[in-house]
This record gives sequence, C-alpha cells and structure tokens, in this order.
Amino acid sequence: MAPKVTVEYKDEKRLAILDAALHCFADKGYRDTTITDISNYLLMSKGSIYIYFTSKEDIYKQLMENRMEWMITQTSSKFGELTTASEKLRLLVRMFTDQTLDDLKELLSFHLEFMLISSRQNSLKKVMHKHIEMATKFVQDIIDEGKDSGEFRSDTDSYTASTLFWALRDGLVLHSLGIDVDEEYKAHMIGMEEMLFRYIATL
Amino acid sequence: MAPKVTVEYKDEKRLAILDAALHCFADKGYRDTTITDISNYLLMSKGSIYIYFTSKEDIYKQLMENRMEWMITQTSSKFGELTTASEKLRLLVRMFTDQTLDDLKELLSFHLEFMLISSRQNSLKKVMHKHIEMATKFVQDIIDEGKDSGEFRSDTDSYTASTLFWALRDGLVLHSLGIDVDEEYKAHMIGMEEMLFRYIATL
Amino acid sequence: MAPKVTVEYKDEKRLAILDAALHCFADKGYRDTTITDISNYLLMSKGSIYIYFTSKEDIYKQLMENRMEWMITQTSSKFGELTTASEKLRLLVRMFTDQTLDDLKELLSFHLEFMLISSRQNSLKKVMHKHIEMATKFVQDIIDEGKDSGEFRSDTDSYTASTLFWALRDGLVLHSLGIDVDEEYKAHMIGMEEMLFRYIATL
Amino acid sequence: MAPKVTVEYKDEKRLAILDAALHCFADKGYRDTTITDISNYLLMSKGSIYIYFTSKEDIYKQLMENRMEWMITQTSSKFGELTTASEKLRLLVRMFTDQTLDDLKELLSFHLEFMLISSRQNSLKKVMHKHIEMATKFVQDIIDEGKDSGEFRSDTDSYTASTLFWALRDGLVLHSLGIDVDEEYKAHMIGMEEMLFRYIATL
DNA sequence: GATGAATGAGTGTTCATTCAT
DNA sequence: TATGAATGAACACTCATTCAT
Repeated sequence: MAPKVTVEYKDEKRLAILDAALHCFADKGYRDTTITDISNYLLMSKGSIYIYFTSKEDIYKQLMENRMEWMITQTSSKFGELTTASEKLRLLVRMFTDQTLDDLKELLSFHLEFMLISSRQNSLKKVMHKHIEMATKFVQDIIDEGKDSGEFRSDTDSYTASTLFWALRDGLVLHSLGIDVDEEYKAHMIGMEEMLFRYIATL
Repeated sequence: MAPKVTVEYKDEKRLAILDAALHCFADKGYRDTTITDISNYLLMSKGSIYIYFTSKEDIYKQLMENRMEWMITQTSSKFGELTTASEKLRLLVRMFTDQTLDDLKELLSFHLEFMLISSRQNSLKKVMHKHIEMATKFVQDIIDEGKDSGEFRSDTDSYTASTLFWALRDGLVLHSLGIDVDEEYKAHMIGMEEMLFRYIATL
Repeated sequence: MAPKVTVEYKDEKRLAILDAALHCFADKGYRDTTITDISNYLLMSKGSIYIYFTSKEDIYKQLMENRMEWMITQTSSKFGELTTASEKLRLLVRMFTDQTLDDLKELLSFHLEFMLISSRQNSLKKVMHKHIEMATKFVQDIIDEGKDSGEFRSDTDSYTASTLFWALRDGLVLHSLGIDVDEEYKAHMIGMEEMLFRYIATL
Repeated sequence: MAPKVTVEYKDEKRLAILDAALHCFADKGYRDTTITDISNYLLMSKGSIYIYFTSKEDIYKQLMENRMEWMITQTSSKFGELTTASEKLRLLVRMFTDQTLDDLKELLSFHLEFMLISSRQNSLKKVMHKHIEMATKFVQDIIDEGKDSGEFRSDTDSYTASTLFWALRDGLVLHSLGIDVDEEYKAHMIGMEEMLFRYIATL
C-alpha cells in the first residue's frame, strides 16, 4: 500500500549526514559549523537533517557513538586472530602512524574537540566516558596478555599504562594539528612506540 | 597636564580583563563565553573591554601570549639555579602533579582548546606555534644538558623526546578532564614520570 | 469497474479526521496543533490528510461547518416536539449545565478560539457569521414564541435577548476555562438561568 | 562618569514596546505576530526588544500585568469618590459602552485571547487568575455595597453576580468581534445593563 | 575613559505542504 | 489511495561590536 522507503535507504542517509557532519566538525569545529554547512555539503535541505536527527547535539553525540562502533569492528577484525601482545600493540601504534596526517587530523580533531566539549556538557559526558572506557579496556587487555606471556614487566599497572598510551597518542595528535609536515609526525609516532616499549617491555 | 589615568592603571585593567577571560574561557569554552560573561565577572561594562582589546579574538590571543610570558618568568626563576638535568625534569613533572586537578583544569582546558582552535584559525597559529616552540626548547635544553652529563642516553633525539614530554602531559590532562578524582590523575602523572625516565635515562 | 473505495468509506475517513482535529485544536489551539499532531492521533499519515482536505485551514473551516450541522440535528430533534417557550429555553441552558466541565471545555475552547480567529481571518468570517446567525435565530424564535404566549415580556427585543443569551454562555465558559471545579461552573450556569428569566419573563 | 540613560527613558521604551505589542497582538493574534512585526511597528531593531524583555511570552505576560495596573488606577480614580452602588455599576457598564467598537476591539481581543491561551499555558495561568480575581472582587464589592444599602436584592450571591457581569461583558465583546456596526454593539450593551439590573435590583 | 542601549547578521529549529513511490 | 521523506520559508532568540552620552 505504500513503499515508504526501505530501512536501508534511511540508514544510508543517516550515515551520509554523519559523514558530512564529521567532515564539517573537523574542519571548523562544533560551534562554528552550522546546520547549513552540513546541509550544503550534502546538497540537502536543512529541514531534512531534522528528519534523521533531533538536534545538532544529537548529530554530535551519535557521531561519537558511531565512531566507537567503527573502532570496535575495525580493531576486532584485525586483532582477533593471532600475534603476541607486543605485535598487537605495535600494530595498533602503526595504525596511527600509517595514516596520512590529513586523514588523521580529520578524524582526531573531531575526537579531541569532543573530549573537550563533553567535559563541559553533561549530556555528552556519558558517551565520552563509555568511549574512553572501551578504548582503555582494549589496550589494557593486550598489556595484561603481555604480562602473562612475560613479554611485559609484571610490575606494570596495566590500567595506568593503557591510559598513558592513549594520552600519548592524543597529545601527539594535538601537537601535530599545527604541523603540516608528515615526516615530523611520523618521527614522533616512532618515538612514541619506542617510549612505550621501554616502559613496559621486560629486559 | 599629566594624564588622568596612569599607564599602570591601564595595564592593571588589561590584566584584570585577561584574568577574567581566562576564567570564563576555561569554564565555558571560547565560543560559549560571551563578552557579557567576561564583563559580568569583572563587574565592568562591555564597552570598557573594547577600550583595551579590539575584539574577542584579540583577548584570546593576548591571553595566550600572556601565559607564555608567565611561564618564562615562572620557570626561569625556579630552574635557573642549580640541580642536575634529572632533577630539573622531575621538578617540572611535579609542578603539574602537585597542583589540584581543579586548578590544572582551569589552566589547561584553556590551553588545550587554544591548541585546537588555533590549528583552524590562521590568525592564532603564529602565537600557538611560538608557544610550542618555546616550551619544546625549554625541555629540549634540559635533555641536552642531561645527555652531556651522561644522565640521559646519548642516542636520544632531544627534540622528539621533548615533544613526547609535552604531548604526554597534554594528553593526560585532556583525559583527566572527564575525571573528578584527584588520586587517579596523580597516579597517571607518576606513571608519566616513570615512563619518561625509562625512555631517556641511561642504564 | 466499481470504485475500490466507496463514498461511505471516504466520508467516514473525513469525519475521523475532523474528529481528531477537534480534539487536537481544543487541546493545544489552532496554531499550536500541527498536522503531525492530528495524524499521530489518528495513526494515519500526514499525506493522507491532504487527500481529504486541502489545507489546515480547510480542516478548521469544515470543522466549524460540521459542528453547525451537528447542532441543527441535535437541537431540532430535542426541541421540535412540544413544550412551552420557557421549557425550551430552560432545556437549552441545562444542556450546557449538565455536561461535565471537561467535555464542555473540549467543545467550547475550540468554539471560542474559532470566534477569535475568524474575526481576523476573512476566509473564516463567513462560516462564523452563518453559525452565529443560526444560533441567534434559534433562540430568537423561542423568545418570540414566548412573547406570543405571554410567557415573556412583550417589550423584549428578541434579537438582543438572544445575543445576550449566547454571549452569557460563551463568556461564562471562557471564564471557566481557568477553573477546575465543576461545582463553581454549575453555580454560575444556574445564575445565568436565573438572570435570563428575570430579564425576559413576565411579572 | 557615565550617563547610562535615565530610568525614565528605559521605562518609556518598555512601555512603547508594550504598546506596540498590544497593537500587534490585537491585530494578528499572539502566535501570528512576530517579534519582527513588533520591531517594525516601532521602527526599532529586533535585538533591542530583547534588552527590555526576555522573550515573546514575557512581553505577553507583562502586557497583561500592565493592563491590570492600568485598570486599577483607571477605576479607583473614577469610582472612589461618591455615588451609590447602582451609579457605580452603571458607570462601569457605560465605560465599555462609550468606547468606539474599534478601540474596544483592540483592547479586548487581546484580553480574550489571553484568557484562551493562558488556560493552556501554565506559565500564564497565574497572571490571568490574579486579573480575574481582581476584576471579580471589584464588582463584587460594589454589589455588596448595594445589598447593604438596599439597592440590590439581599438574596444575591455577589460572587456569582460579579462573574456573570464579566462573563456577559466578555461574551458580548467576543460576539461583537465579527460585527462592524457600532450601533448594534451599543444596543447590546444597553441590553446588558438592563439585564443586569433586573437581576440584582430590588423591586 | 566608561557605559550599556542599539544593531543586524546569523543560529538552530519547526512545519505546512508537496510528490515520488 | 496511502505514505512519509523532502523542502524552504519562517521564527524566536543571541551576540560581537559600535557609539552617543
């Protein structure tokens, strides 16, 4: 009696908006990107966006949730298989090292700003908290695995080490935001890898 | 005839505005603090602020420059004297560890946001760049000093190490923004110190 | 080929929409009820409503016309029979008195708002005018009947008296809108009846 | 050190906005008058209005409160003096009768709509309630005075009678909204006066 | 210098209506 | 006939900046 448009279609659209929003937020920041910016980027009307999201903040929040999901699928597919804890950790670092600085900036300037904003906006805190928890847990598990296998020092506090890992990554990206040279960023990431392993590796 | 208003008076006022602005920017973020917020905090009129600064962005920029000056006087007075490179570095880390989380948040959430915003706003890039350069140089000099004295590994790239130092500090604070427990933050800072020294210390 | 959808079906649907609209308009007012409100109440799509009505205003207008028809059938069936003019008039008052305040509010807050809005909107003026004319005529006829029978003063201007009747009823309901106590409203309606009869009854 | 603009100036402006708002609300209704309408009418910027009022609803509410004050000064100055209860009541009715229909419409279509809207909007209920209470009390006192002096029936319930008075006035105006002939409205008001006195006057 | 009223461009959001399916 | 995604013109409200006093 009525086609209504498939669920797939709607979901695709939702994702397209999220994608456009990520682009805009990364480019101009949350407060400075307008709904009009997003709709222009999509060649879509402003009103349409509100069919899929209830507010600008809703887009922001769902974007973060989306990124979380993405991270889960991404990592679980790559890490689930085999490898030692050391290899896993090295792979993780290299996932960041191997991206171009531009790609990374888009992704992470959104990420970093979300951390900042969510610390002031109660409605976003929970999402951020969950994200951090998840990420921390992920690295913590690898470290614990390495402690068990003897690759990593047994006196390592895996929770602290995991936090240091992500802090280092985020801090490095934050400092790279003002940098345009890929090489410099790469050098820093290699430094990070070295620093990390001197911290936790046995011997 | 002597000027009614002394230069000292004007400078005092300028600093008072800067101080209020820091408080507000830290509290609500750059975009969300209004000139009215700042003037209310100061019990001063909106118009007055525009006597001392040409725009909101001008306040923001001068605030960062101000913080830079402050850092120079602060550190040079404490580090100039004696001590080995290791001691200097440890002192530096502890300057952050010993502050309460609240004080740190006020100071550094401004700092972190400035990094983010300045990466997108050309007019702010230069001042950010200068700030980072200065901070990097400061730690780099200590590390080089330690390399000369044999405290630190001779194969250390002092520039990278210095960058890692600040990245770690900034990343850690960024991650602490969502945390309310002082103890957890302290534990991480101690972890950072350990990590740092395992990275650069000889033996 | 016979039409898939019978005329009855269409009319039923039209009435269902009108009914839902009455409910919504009474609840939230004309401007504040959205087409979506009406379609949600009906569990029907927004688009469907536009098959039966050309616009929101069209619904509003037809609703008033509908209420007029309803009033005609309602009253002619109850009053046509017998009774004296006094009895008729008393019955009419009691038809309002005997309803619960809630029922009355639903019906009459629509009615009152329509009077207000139609006075400003030319396209609605005619239907309102017709409605008032009809209602006035109805009471006027009863009063004239009473004048002839000697129940009512012969110096009564039946047109004015009829207008006063409806004005009193509407004013009383308007004042009751802010009231939640049934009893108070009832007391007022009894007062109205008394006032009316002292005005027109002989002796 | 700074003139700031006098309190009188600000109050004058506030009243000018209120006056313009009354005009617009009466003309197009609450929902259909935009802040732009009001600012255009005043040849003033939209933003300025928000210096004096926090929201459109705030204007609406203050307008009603303002009208209440106005009514108090108006009536107390005219009624305080002497006259019997009957004379007072007749004067009151004539205050409405003697206005041109156009003036009355402006004033009362605002008033009537406020009653309607406030019955659905909790934030406005209190103001409306106070207004009605005050108006009721005012007439009630006159009627009680008349009862004491023997002008009015001792079996009159002054509260009900007062409510009937205002209901009649409001209902009559509501019905007059669709009328353009002054004479007809006047005739109705004379009818109202007659009706009222036959209801409460002794003999 | 100090004030704060005034401005107006710009923000997120809503909603009656249309139309492809 | 029925659907609901799409549209875009409005809307209430905000805020950096200006300027008369």
